[in-house]
Amino acid sequence: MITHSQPYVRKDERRAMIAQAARELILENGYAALRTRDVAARVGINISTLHFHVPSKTALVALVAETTRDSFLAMLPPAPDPARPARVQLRAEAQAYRDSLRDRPELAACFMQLTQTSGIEPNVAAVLESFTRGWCQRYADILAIGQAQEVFRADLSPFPAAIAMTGALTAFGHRGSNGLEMFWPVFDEIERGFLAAPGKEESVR
Amino acid sequence: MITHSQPYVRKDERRAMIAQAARELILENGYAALRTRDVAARVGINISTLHFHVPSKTALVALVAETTRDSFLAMLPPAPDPARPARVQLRAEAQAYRDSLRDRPELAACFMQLTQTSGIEPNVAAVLESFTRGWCQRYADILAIGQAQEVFRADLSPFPAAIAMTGALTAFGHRGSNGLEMFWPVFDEIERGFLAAPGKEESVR
DNA sequence: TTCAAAATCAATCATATGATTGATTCATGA
DNA sequence: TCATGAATCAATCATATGATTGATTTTGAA
Repeated sequence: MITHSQPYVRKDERRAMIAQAARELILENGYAALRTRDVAARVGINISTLHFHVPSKTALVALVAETTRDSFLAMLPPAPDPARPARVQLRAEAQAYRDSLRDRPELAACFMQLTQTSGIEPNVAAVLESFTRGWCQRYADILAIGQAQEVFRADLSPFPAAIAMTGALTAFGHRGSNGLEMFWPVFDEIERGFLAAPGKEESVR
Repeated sequence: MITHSQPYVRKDERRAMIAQAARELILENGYAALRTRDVAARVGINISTLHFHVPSKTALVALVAETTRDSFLAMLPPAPDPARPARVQLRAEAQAYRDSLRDRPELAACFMQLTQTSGIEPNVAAVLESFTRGWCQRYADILAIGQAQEVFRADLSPFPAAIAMTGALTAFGHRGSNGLEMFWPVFDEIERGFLAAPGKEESVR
């Protein structure tokens, strides 16, 4: 018989292990191929043990959504601050996201794939949408701060601009996307479009 | 007994009906919930008739990918033309995509969802990726044309800019996205960032 | 040490799901 | 007309899959 690598783990920790295994499987095979048996096997527990900790597949998906959101939130830089340079904050925001793509690729992948369930799992959709809205709002806030600092164009519309930035960066979270080598070129290009025309009494940085 | 609404249809037409039904179901329930039985039921045919026309689920997914690509290609405006105004061409490109989101929402939805199967269906991934690359290239070409016409910034990098534009617009193809009311504000905001500084002799070196 | 609660497992159930088989119905050219 | 192939269907198979049941092992407080 197989010796369990992690026997008799506390419920909270076991649930975290289950969520992580599910995220990895979603990253590797896609949400459509997610099977409760495969999750249990990756954790190294019996299928009924999985059901003891997470009662149903619906609950598993909800758990994955919530913990993915929490992991993303934990990686965010400090909240937008009118007292700090906007370009520094904007770049820090993008850097945190890029780091997550490099270090925790399963997070963005799960985020993408769980949108598949939007039509049939409203609670999951709510988790994802509220995070997306909050994430976009951070960019909008930074852009507005940058306008006050006269770093960004006065005619910039922060919210559409934030949707554009987050939408463009989100494309790098897809599985089929060609790596991250275009991440900063794309960011730089968008940011350049946001900058105020140089030459006045403006002070960069 | 149920009277069949479409009895004895030719193979090509039947395959087109099957592909369309599959697309609609993917739009409604997500790729993960796609079942061959449901596709057959929506077409109004027996499950074995579906297998007669499309031998396996893998073949069905490939069919959906190819016909979705073809439908998208059919909606594209004329190819980029150095002789025509770049901003007009750029807007026409976005307009065609926006029209597709309004009139054929299942196309973008399928594109999204099938992209997520990249890891396990390489042939499908190839179809989608080649289209994505071609689509992005059209934007890059238009942007380069616009630079030659001195409509867009001389320091614009067409390819990163094209990735940014297509990535931002792609976000509107998601199911959970908040409708299309922000489509043109987002497009306008990005385009504004691409424009050359207005008329006054901005070539101050 | 004891024992109740927590955690785990083997076995199994009920249904879902992709696919097949063989008969049947329709279309069409000779 | 009628023979042939194309298209369709009812019935069924083999396996996958989410979930349950009841027994077993471990933990930790008294």
